[in-house]
Amino acid sequence: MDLADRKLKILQAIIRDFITTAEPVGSRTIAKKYDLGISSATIRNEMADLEELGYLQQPHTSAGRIPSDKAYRLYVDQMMIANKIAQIEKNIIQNSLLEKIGELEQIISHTAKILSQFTKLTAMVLSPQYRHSRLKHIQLIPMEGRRVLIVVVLESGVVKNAILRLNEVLSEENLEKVSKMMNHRLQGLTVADISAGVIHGMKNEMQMFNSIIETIMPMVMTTLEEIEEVHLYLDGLINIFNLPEYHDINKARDFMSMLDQKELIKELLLNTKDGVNITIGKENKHENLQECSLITATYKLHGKTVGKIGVIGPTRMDYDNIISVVDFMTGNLTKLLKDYKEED
Amino acid sequence: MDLADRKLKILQAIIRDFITTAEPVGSRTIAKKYDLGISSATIRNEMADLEELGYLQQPHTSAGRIPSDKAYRLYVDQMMIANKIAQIEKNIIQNSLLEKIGELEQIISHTAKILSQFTKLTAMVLSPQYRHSRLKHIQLIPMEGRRVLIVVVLESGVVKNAILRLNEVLSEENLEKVSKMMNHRLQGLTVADISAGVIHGMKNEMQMFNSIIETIMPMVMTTLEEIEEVHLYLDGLINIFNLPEYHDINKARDFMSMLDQKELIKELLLNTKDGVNITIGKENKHENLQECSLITATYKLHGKTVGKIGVIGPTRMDYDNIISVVDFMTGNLTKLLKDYKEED
DNA sequence: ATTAGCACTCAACGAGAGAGAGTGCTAACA
DNA sequence: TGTTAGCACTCTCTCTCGTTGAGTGCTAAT
Repeated sequence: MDLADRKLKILQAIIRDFITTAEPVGSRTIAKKYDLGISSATIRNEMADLEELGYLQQPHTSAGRIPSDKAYRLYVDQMMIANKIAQIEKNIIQNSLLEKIGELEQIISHTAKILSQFTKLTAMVLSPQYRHSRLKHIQLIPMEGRRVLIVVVLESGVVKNAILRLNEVLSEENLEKVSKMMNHRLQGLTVADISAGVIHGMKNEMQMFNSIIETIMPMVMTTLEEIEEVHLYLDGLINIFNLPEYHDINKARDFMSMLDQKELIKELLLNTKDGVNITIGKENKHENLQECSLITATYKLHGKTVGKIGVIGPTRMDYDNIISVVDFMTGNLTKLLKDYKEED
Repeated sequence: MDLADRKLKILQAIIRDFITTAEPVGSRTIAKKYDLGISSATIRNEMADLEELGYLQQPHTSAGRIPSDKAYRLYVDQMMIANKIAQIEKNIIQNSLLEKIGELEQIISHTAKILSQFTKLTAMVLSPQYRHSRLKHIQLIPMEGRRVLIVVVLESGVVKNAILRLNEVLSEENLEKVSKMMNHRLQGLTVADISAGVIHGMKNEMQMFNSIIETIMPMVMTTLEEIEEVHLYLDGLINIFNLPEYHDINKARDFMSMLDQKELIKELLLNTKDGVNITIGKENKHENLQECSLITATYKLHGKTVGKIGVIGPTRMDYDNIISVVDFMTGNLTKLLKDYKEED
């Protein structure tokens, strides 16, 4: 499967050229622009070989050649220079990220924005996946009338709250009691653990507050379920308008429609392995992605819970650069979240 | 300024035709399709008059005519039939809205989705504007170590929380004390009211907890400020791909870029008057909107706080229908939020 | 006042010519 | 035997130009 050194060099030159120009590459272009020390005729012969081997394709007889998915795969696996981003660029990214420290979701959406700015492609970021979050603390706070503010804190540090209206007025004292009991019974449980049995046990312990327990528990369950849901942030959708492959309105529409199917994209991202993933063209199972490449990576929060970030663009993308940026951004995001959440 | 009845009828026919076909309308088309009982030659004469009066435009000599902004304005003000939506459609909208009851922000974003679906245009929804929200309740809840969960409740019913790390460990008892004092001092204040003097007063009252007050207060301020921020939800961006006016990739790009400037859109929506607003073409001050029309409306929450919903599309839009849908949706949303927030 | 008729205008479409980029093949060369 | 110069060939792209057709404005008849 090893290609002769010269073939590799030619292929590399073609890929590089096509990535920047988006035009089929001819033998003369290679001979002139890239100093390989061989004539265009020789390159022509090699190109014919490379086409036979499946690395190149010809849109039509009298056109130059374009790389196939197979060629990009070879490029990414063997020919790419691990393009370390310049320190200056690193600083810029870092500073942009730090610029908007706020709530977690704000950081995430801002990450998507920066990622799309630096790759000039469409960025996707998935919020952390709190699978099987355990309950850490429930607090009931009396408000006016029969209203109660309920605050649910999870081990992962996420807090949610809601205002409930009870069927009866409850003294602050009694509310405290119920609160204590609930904490005792529910601490450490996940949504899956909270069976009818558990609720039954609670009711037995405090028979006089049955109706209150019945009002509060669904809210607790919903909260746990809501937190397990991941959110998808997209940015830089309009970047594709600058790419010649999307100058056809139908292509642009199809691309946007695909990204509109958020559930599909979520699944796509969730099904990637840890670390940096590169999926090129037809390697994607989904039909509308066959002309796209995906670069995804995993960031961490609390060691356990993870989120995904990724970039999507045409197979003709600047892999060196984009992979570096995605890689650097995940590292940075992980670090940022660590500082942010685990201050002591 | 009154146009002869016949001129009005012809103009109406031209507008209706152009709205559905997007093609310049010729005199013969009007004579054939719309039963006005006059010949195409007569219509031709009238059309020449209408052009002179500024209601029609000719892309080029041998083409039909298209309505001007002035014509649409006349249409909207005088010729439109208040197209009551069919009960069936009302039911569908109502059911779709009820389908996703959840948190406020969820309802809002879902509203945007439905609005874009029913208008086949791009929908914009602004979350309620809690201007000058007053503080109602602050609660400090001890967590492990030096961490404290702080919950801020506003009069408008919004709740926010965050986890803070204090500089020292505080007993539950002391935390309670600080909490009580803060409630007493801050209740009913807005972010503008909380001056250095107020904070100074708090510090004087409880000198031993100065550093704690200093840690907590910025968070309270931030919370108040954050809540005052409105959020913009867009949906149906890809709908414009189905409109012939955006088959040109540059037009589509410009449109999307404009909607990408969220701050601009927010301002645009905030600057509308109460009730239904219609802005046609050049009536819009913003340059990129000169070929678009905007239909916006106001929904209410708690009587006072308000949010905006709107639709944006080409000046050639089905005003009758879209205005009805926007109008119906605001009414519905206001009602839905009333049921949702003020249950007792 | 309305309408039929007609000359005129102009975008849109399609055919055809020419240019240009690129190829594959052949023959000469080191 | 591998490399290269040369050349005929292919095919897209662009430009031009005539044709078509929709639509107009004007005039003269009703």
